[in-house]
Amino acid sequence: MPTDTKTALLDSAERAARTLGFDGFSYADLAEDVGIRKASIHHHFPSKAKLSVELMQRYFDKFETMYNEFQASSSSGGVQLSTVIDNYRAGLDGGKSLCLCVSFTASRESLPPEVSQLVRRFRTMIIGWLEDAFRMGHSDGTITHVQDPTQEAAAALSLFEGAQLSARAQEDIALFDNAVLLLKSRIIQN
Amino acid sequence: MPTDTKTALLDSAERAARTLGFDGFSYADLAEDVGIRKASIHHHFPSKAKLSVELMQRYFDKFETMYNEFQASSSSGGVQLSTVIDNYRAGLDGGKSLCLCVSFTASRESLPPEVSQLVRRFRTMIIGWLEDAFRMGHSDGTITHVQDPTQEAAAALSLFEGAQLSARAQEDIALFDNAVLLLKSRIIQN
DNA sequence: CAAAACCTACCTATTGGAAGGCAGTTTTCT
DNA sequence: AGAAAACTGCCTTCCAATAGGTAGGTTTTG
Repeated sequence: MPTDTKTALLDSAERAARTLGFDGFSYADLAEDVGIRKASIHHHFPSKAKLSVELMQRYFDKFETMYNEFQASSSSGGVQLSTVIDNYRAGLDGGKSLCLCVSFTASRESLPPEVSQLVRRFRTMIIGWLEDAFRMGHSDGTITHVQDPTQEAAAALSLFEGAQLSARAQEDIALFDNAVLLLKSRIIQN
Repeated sequence: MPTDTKTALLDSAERAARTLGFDGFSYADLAEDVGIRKASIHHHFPSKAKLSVELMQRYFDKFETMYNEFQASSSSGGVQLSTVIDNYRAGLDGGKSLCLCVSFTASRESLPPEVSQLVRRFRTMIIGWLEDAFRMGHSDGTITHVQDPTQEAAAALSLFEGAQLSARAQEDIALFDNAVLLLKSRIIQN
């Protein structure tokens, strides 16, 4: 199938939200990008608020599936943590784009409460995975100096999101790498 | 003096930028907040772009002065680091507000290049201080497990900014505390 | 007095959105 | 099977509200 319009709109909106912020793009931008009339977008998404909800929902589902599949493969804690880091890194697009979760946290006040709730659920989910990774890494010896996995997980998520901002501030992915270097050095490669 | 209008406008704009994002407030908002007509703002700031520059410049200057004075007092590395953390924490306003640097990084595309440059200089400045703090803390023994101060500084700044986002996502300052707990536990209190 | 500060009155472009039409497909009823 | 009804996807047209900004006049103040 030749990419249905609704998906194309979601893709375009996600790109826009992650590079320009939720307040930084308009229906007109999406319309031009997708090649449809502005008013036609309302057929798929009656309001920008609804669009934001579907956007965040899709994002949540995507990562939930992805990580679930990955976690089922049950590799070492170190590999799990590495994968999360690489994932955040890949989402950066060289410092041009932010994680949707970060972008929506910044634009919180312009978004419906449903989105904020989804963002919270998203963060809780990621922290859960990180916690598992640290716990596993502690017992299988693939992550060094693990004290409290819960604390480590909270710190790690903040580190990743902050590292994204660092990279974006200078549009240089090296700054992301720099920020996560210390954490990465605690992962034992085998 | 009864707070001059220009300062009142800058204050209002800073508050708005940090809570709503740069694209999330308008001259109309500022006008109502300060008690002035919308068009009168242009007398002080000919354009929103110019306003953003002055805003970031003032922010930069304020922190430069603050940290310079503080650094001159030359306390231990641990105290210096603690102070930076407390500073970021205080700027959070319980999770409602972001650091202007974070907010402007997110809204990068809507801002003039001068602002992006100031943001970069701001970040470089903070990293410099953190580096000094880690270096000092390493030699005076008030921060444990310091490996490479440069790497530590980059990671710490990302951690602080990410921790702010965490707190904002849930409007709960406890999430900031949680994220920086591990780092804080490395500071030796005396 | 002159400059600074602020005003009213506009302006243009853009914002998200409403209303209704229309071709093509699918479903339902007889 | 064939007509009628309903739905889908997109369109054009229109709209009120808001965006940032300009022009020029009036008030305030050093």
